[in-house]
Amino acid sequence: MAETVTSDALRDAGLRATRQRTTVLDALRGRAEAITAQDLHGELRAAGEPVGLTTVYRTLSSLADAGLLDAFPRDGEQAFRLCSDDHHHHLICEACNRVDEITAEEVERWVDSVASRRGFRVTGHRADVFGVCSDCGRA
Amino acid sequence: MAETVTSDALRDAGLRATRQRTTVLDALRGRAEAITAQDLHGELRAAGEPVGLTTVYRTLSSLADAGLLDAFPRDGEQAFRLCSDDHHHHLICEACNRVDEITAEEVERWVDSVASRRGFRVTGHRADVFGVCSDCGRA
DNA sequence: GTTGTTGCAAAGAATTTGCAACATA
DNA sequence: TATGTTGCAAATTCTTTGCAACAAC
Repeated sequence: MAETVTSDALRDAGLRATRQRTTVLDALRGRAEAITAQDLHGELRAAGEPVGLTTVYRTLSSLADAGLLDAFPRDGEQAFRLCSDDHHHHLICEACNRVDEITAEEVERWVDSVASRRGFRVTGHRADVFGVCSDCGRA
Repeated sequence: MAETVTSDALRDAGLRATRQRTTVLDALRGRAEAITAQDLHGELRAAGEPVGLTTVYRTLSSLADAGLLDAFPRDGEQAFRLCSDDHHHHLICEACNRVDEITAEEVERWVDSVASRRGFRVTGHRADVFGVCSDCGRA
């Protein structure tokens, strides 16, 4: 398969490939943990890749709208993480904020059956598991 | 079964039964929709039951801590709703904010199996379905 | 009477918006 | 060059805190 080029991913999302957006998206690549706009801004600044806080907010929001990121409410903040295209669920480590994606046929079946039983038209669902990942639990 | 008296419920939660807290908890009873602190404050004020906004925030927070309320992130806000004692999931109507509780053995089993397969120590999980309830869909 | 509670005003914190300078296509 | 983007400062919005008056037990 072809390497996913950051600038192409941005253009696919209908966004111009600016230095700032490329920086943000690259910073998200290969990261297992979800991160907030504030934290990411701090990291970029520390790494000498200055991007305005406003731009970080706007970029994360655009990428999430485009379906490239999942958003996780954490305290009063939104944390973001790159995600796959298809529907999935999450295993969220509360110690390191690592997020693993999982697919779950049984959950999809459950959603369908509950909804049809109740005359509920489903627009979405979320099934996330919180806890401590094996790495953190080992400590 | 005994009627649940509001003041008793408050005392069970370790809170003094003040007029304000009784008012808030009573306003939550029999309500199918989740409501935010701001909205509830406005409603109480309109109903001539003045309770300070700060107190509404504090009361909702205490009740949620005591396990009497479920919290739902909605846009940038927290919405609350009375909930049952035992573990459950939700069917959330995005049109009227109504929340129905559902139990789901299959979800519990799924959580256990995923966690054990991955060496993940579970502290909690959440499985909510979003959509439009039968009442709203009929409109 | 003690101790927890209220509510105002002020502080805090996350996020959004206006707008002029600027970069991308 | 035309249009989208940036980033600062300022504004918004939700939520929390300090503190003196007050109410529950």
